[in-house]
Amino acid sequence: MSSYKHKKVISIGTVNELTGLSLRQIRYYEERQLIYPERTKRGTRKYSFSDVETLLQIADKREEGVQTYEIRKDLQSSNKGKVMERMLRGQLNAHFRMNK
Amino acid sequence: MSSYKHKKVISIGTVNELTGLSLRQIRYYEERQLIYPERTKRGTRKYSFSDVETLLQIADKREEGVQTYEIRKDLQSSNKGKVMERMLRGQLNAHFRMNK
DNA sequence: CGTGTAAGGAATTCTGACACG
DNA sequence: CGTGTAAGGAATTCTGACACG
Repeated sequence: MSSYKHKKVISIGTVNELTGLSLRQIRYYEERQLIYPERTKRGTRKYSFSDVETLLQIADKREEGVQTYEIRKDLQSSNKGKVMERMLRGQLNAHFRMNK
Repeated sequence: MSSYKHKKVISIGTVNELTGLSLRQIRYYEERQLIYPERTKRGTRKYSFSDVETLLQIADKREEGVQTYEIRKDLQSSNKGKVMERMLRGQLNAHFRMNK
């Protein structure tokens, strides 16, 4: 769950190299609530590989002309999908355990 | 293979927080060839999660008083072990595919 | 709305070296 | 051998703002 993929350890300069997005863009997408980096005590942003993937998706959408507001909704619903899936899986597991 | 675990994206300050080792120690273990961070164009070191794990192992060994030279040998042989295992696995797979 | 840029300050990282032991 | 530290420079990151559109 709190695996390498979700650990916030990458600084914004590296995210820039990984995604090709400008620092300005990366910060702006945070302002628009598309991503949620963590902050070190001193205030520098730290991103996860998961954030990098999301940014790559955002870049694609933006190229298609989709606005950040729409992209946010998409990201949220796809996340909701994952949560639902996880919950269902949990239910199924419980079910089959009972019938064993 | 070139997964999140091995991607070199973590700066030394973050490695310090993750491992508790001082910057001096982290750099020194590189000098002694226990770890191999990459360098950005400008020269700052970048580490992978794998490097962080190795550093944690190094810290344990050092507490036991093991010298860096010994630790390096241990790390190399454990790596050799992994490579051998992988090669064997490949051979086994090939074997069973043939008998199918 | 989304992104570029110049501005000034604060923290980061780098290297080579001296120190202790 | 392994690690601390002070030293000076170079690059990073941050925020708030003006600009364009």
